[in-house]
Amino acid sequence: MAADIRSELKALLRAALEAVAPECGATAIQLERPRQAGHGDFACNLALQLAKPLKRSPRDIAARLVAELPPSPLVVRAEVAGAGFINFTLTPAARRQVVHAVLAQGADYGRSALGGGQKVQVEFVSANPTGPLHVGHDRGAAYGASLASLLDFAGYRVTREFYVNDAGRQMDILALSTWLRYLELHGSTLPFPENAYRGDYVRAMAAAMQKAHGAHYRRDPARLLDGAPEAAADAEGHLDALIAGAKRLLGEDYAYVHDFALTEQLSDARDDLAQFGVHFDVWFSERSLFDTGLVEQAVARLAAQGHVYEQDGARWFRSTAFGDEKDRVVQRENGLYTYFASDIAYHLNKYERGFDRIIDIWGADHHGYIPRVKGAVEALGLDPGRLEVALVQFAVLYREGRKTSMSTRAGEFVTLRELRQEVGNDACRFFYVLRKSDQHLDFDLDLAKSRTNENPVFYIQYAHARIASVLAQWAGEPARLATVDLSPLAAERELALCARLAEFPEVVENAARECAPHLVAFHLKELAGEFHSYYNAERFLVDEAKLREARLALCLAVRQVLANGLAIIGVSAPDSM
RNA sequence: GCGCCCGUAGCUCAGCUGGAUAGAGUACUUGGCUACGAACCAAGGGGUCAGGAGUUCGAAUCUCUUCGGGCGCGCCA
Repeated sequence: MAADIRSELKALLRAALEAVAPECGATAIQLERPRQAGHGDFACNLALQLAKPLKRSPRDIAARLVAELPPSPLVVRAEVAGAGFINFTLTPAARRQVVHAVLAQGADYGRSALGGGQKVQVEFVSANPTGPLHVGHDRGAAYGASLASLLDFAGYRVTREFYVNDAGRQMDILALSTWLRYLELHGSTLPFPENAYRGDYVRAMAAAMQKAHGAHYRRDPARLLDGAPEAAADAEGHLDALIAGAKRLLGEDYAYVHDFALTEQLSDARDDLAQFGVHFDVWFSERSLFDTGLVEQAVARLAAQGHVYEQDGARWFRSTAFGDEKDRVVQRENGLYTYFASDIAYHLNKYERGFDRIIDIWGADHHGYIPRVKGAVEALGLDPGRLEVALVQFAVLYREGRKTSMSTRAGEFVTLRELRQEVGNDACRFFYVLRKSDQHLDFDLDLAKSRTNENPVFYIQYAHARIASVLAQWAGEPARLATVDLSPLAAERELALCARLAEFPEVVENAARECAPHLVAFHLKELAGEFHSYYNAERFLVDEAKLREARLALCLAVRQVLANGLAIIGVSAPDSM
C-alpha cells in the first residue's frame, strides 16, 4: 500500500523531471519521510541533487518541478520548502487506507518479497557445549533469532543453525572433569585441577552418571597420574596427561563418558534456548566433518589449488594471499587438524548446501578470524560475497555497580537461565534487540531486576493489552471493522498514527537490508507511544457509531502491527498484563 | 606495535543509502485518574554529536588525523 503511494509519487516526479530537465532523466528519485509533521508525508531532494549539473538554484528547480507535476488523486499539496525540498502532503483518504490494508493482511502485513525466496542460513550461538549458556551467549541468541525471523518476514527462506563444537580438547576437558567428579563420588581424593571445569553442573552430571550406571566407570585414580607433570609446573600439560590417562584407563568406555557429558550439555542448551524462544532447524556436529572425511577433503582441495605448504612439520594455509595478517596452520605437527581446518570444511559444506547467503553471527572477540575464513572460502573457489559475518559485541554485566567476571571453567558466570528468570524472557529478548548489535552494551542487573516496569517492552505490550481490553469491552465483531468507513478519522493525531502504520513495511525491509532488528524495536516504541497519546486524548467507545467503529478499526490495526513486530523480535503480545 | 569495533543530554541508547530546528527512555521539576487499564499522558530545563582538518548545495553520518575506551593478534577452541 505504502509502496504503491511511493511508486505513484516517483512516477509523478519522473514525469516532471522529463519536462524540466530531460538530460538528467536518469537521476535516481529518492523519497523520504520527513521527521517533522509540518513537512508533509513525503519529501524529495531531487532539486538539490540537480542543482549542480543544471547550475541553477535548488529552489528554482524545485519550483519548476512542482509546476510540472501531473495531478494525482493521492496528493493534496506539493510545495517547495527549505533549501529546495519538495514536500508532498497526501489526502486524508490516501493516508487512511493503510488501516484497511493492515486489517486485510493481518499477520502478513509488513511481509515483504525483498528476499525473493533466496535461501539464507543464519548460524548463531554455536557455544561450546561445555557448560550452561551464559550471558556471553544470550545476546547472540536474541540477535540471531530476531534476525532470522526478520529475514523470514522479508521474504527469505531461512535456516537457523547451531554449530556444535563436539570434537575438540574442550570437550575432552569436560569429559575428564565429569569423570573426576564421578570418581569423587566413589571416594577418590585426587585433587581437582584448577583449570578443569569447576561448575556445579559438572557435579550434577557426575551424580546423574552414578545414578544411571553405579560404579561401572570407576577406575583406580592413583593410576591416572602416571607420567603426568605437576599441575603447578605445567597446568595445561597436567590436564592433557589426565585426559590421556582417562582414555587409557577407560578404554572404550571413554567414548561413553565423553558423549554422556556432551549429550547432557547439548540438551540443556536446547531446552534453555527453547524457553528463550530460540529454535534451530539444524544442529550441525563438528565431529561429523571429521567422520565423513570432509575436513581432509577440504584441506586436500586447498592443497590442490596450491594454497597449502609445509613448514616446521605442520601444514599451513597461505591465507596472507587472501588478505590475512599471517598464514594459518591447518594441520599440526602431531597430525591433528586445527579448529580452523574443520571450520574451512564447515564453510565448504555450507556452500555445498546451496545457500544464497550465509550469515555467521560471532562474538566480537572473533573478529580477527574473519579474514582467514573468507580467505579460505575464496581459496576454495567459492564466492566470499555470499558469506557475511555479523559481530555481536559482548554485554558487560554490572552487579551492584561492579563488573561481573565470567569464566566457564571457573564456574563463575551468570547463566542465561538465571538471567531469564530474573529479568523475564520478554524483557530479556527485547533488551538485547533494542541495541544495535555491534554496539557495546552495559547490562545493569540490579536495574533490570528491580525496575522491570521501566523496560520499554512493557510499554509496547501495554499498548497491545490496552487495545485488547477496549475491544473486549466493545464486544463487537472485530472482523466487521476491516471494511468500516474510515472517513471519521480526520484528526491530525489519527492521520499521524496511520502514517506510522504505513511505515512498518518500509521499516521491515530496511531492517532486513541492514540486518538490524533493532530498527523494528524502535519503530514499535514510537508506534506504541503515539497510540498511548491517542488513547489519553480521545475516547474510542463513543456513542456515535461511525466514529466509534472507525476509531476501533484504527486501534485494531495498531494492535496488529504491534503483534507483527513483536513476533519478529520474539516477544509475546499479551491481551492482558 | 598492527588490525577490527566504538565515542551523541547526568545515565542508557536511537539517528535509515549524507538532508530541514540532533531525538527517545531514564533521572529531575510541575500538572492530569468519579475516565475504554495511570505499567499511561501533558509540559519544562538539559548538547562544542570526543578534538581538529577535508570532501559539497548540505556532515552526527563519508575521508584523514589526534585523543580516549573495548576487543583481537596460538601448531587454543
